[in-house]
Amino acid sequence: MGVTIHDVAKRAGVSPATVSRVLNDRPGIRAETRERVLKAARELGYIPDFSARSLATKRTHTLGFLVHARHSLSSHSFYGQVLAAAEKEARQHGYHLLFSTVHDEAPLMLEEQRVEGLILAGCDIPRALILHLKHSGVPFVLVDNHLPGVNSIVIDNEGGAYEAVSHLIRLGHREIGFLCEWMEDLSFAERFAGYKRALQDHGLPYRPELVAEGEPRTPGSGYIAAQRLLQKARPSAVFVANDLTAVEAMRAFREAGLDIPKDIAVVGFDDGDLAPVAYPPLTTVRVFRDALGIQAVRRLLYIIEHPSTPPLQIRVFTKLIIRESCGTPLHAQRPPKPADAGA
Amino acid sequence: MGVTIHDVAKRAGVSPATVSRVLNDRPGIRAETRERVLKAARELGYIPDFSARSLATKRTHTLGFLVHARHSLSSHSFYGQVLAAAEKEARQHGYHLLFSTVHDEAPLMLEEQRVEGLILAGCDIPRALILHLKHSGVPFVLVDNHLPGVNSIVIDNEGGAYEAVSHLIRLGHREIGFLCEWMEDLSFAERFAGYKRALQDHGLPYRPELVAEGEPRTPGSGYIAAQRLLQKARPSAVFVANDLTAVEAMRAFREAGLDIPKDIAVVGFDDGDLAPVAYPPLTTVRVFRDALGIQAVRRLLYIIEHPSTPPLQIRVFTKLIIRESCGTPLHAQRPPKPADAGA
DNA sequence: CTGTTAGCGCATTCAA
DNA sequence: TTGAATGCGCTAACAG
Repeated sequence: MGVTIHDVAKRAGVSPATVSRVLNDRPGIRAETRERVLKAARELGYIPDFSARSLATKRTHTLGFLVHARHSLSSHSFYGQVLAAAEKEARQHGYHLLFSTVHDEAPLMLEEQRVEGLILAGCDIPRALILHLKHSGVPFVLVDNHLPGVNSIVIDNEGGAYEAVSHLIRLGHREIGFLCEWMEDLSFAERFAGYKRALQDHGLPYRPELVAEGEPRTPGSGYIAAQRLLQKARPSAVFVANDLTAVEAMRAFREAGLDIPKDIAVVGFDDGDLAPVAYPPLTTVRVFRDALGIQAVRRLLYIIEHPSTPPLQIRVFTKLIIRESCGTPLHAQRPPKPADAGA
Repeated sequence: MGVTIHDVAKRAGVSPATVSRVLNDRPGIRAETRERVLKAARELGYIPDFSARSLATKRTHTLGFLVHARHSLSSHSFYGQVLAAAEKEARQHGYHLLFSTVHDEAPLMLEEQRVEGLILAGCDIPRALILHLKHSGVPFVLVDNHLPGVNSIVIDNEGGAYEAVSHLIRLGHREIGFLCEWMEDLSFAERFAGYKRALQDHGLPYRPELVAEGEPRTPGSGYIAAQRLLQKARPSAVFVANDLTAVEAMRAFREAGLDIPKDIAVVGFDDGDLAPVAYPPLTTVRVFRDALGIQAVRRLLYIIEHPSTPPLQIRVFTKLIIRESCGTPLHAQRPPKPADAGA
């Protein structure tokens, strides 16, 4: 422990500077010398000291990965996978990932010069922080979030929702509800937009009584949203803005005596761990978490190398995964205009 | 950007060394000087450079957090929460967390001297790696895993399982099955041991035909395990070694025409996101993920400060969370010795 | 109590 | 093509 560039130099019979050159692939080294240095380094098990190199080069080969503290709790499985994918991609480029939950102030890791750039995951990163970062010129990219003029990797929320709702329409549904935890969330708002556009494109009216929210960030929010919906209307299908909310809503539907998908079809969004094991298995929109993580790292590294590159928004498309909760075409099983079904 | 200790020194009218002393709370500084330096530092917005400090002190104030790559996939929500809790705890002690998936070789972050110690989460960390680390004297602690003579934070798998099975027995069950993905997993093996001890302590025989495994690390492993069980026996209750497997098993039971919990009671283990939204809501053993993360960090920091402290195993107890999948006492609803129920 | 000197390990001038 | 000297920003040993 502690073999330095000097040790290698001595063993190879050259100067430390030469060793440094060889190890950094600098030009102007005789092939023979090069081999000798490499051999010595290998034999000694030399590994460059990270701090020393950082100090000399001003580069840490480290990226910060930040998520909002709230997400550590519930839907962390989502960002956990993004994180894991990002780490893998970063490692392949010789980078490491410093993980942190985000707070209101500028991240310390940045000011201490620990990281060369930041990945900010989730749409509840404080706006002020993002603007501060943008202003200060630090390389960073948003994931599952966006802002004009800022680099971001986004989910095709609108398109995914559109596809999901279109599928329900194709199955014969005409009264399709929309459920979410709360509309303030950027992702949910975009999914809501996709829902409305799908209705419109298929000539169906948008009816506010088919839309319900739960309580922001409350466990069982989907359960509440579903109950609220049932008090106003009795759609034959609902599109729910995320899987967890969908599963909670299904519970409320069952308790109201409705069978899924016979009495009410359900489609979610995310396709996380939950969806395949839900009862019934949830038809949902798959979000490619790995792609989010990989693209975020690639984009960030590119920005670091090319600081003046104009900001980009990269959209990761989704895929509708059909399971059982959305049922089959309605034609055979019920009349075109159902009045009132269960309870 | 780039205000150094020299700038602060000049502004305060002292030497850089004095600034360093003040900033590091070294004794032997006149109060007045101290104030002057602090003021200058504040006014200049001075923040110490991480690399320079690390190089001089050989301390990075960084901990590595490693999980096996496999866990990034499925049960990551589990380690994600451990990670988030660990990060929070670390931050409160002025430490950062470097996240990585683990591979066979010694982690690069260690050899580059990036981290002062390691947290290894999960019981599928290569044995050879652990032994290598132990041999090389690096401070590290295992989470949800253990080995003789090695610092670890463990879940009370045996006790949690014992409590779960005892509860089923108290409810009147006499034929209780055990299901898991595979026995090779250390955690599952311990939960199995708890299952057997509970049977024994309550005077019930251990019957191998009531035990079934699925396929290692296969999606739907619990489904398979449940099917295998049903071909051999028809217990009135099952204890399943983790929630995901339990939920999959419940699906198989339902498809076999069994009602949960009426025909078969189910208890899981983990109490992750899945349990409360499962159908029916899953009775399970809660694992306190936050505690695992917090204790891991505290223990690791202690080891770093006191290298010769003898290794410890810290056991985090569990808590049985009763929901609906385990049902109510049997007395009222069925005869003491049921022969064969559904099918 | 405080300033001066000397590295930490590496990369990068400038000479040779 | 290579070596010697210098500095990155900070801490620590030694004076004073």
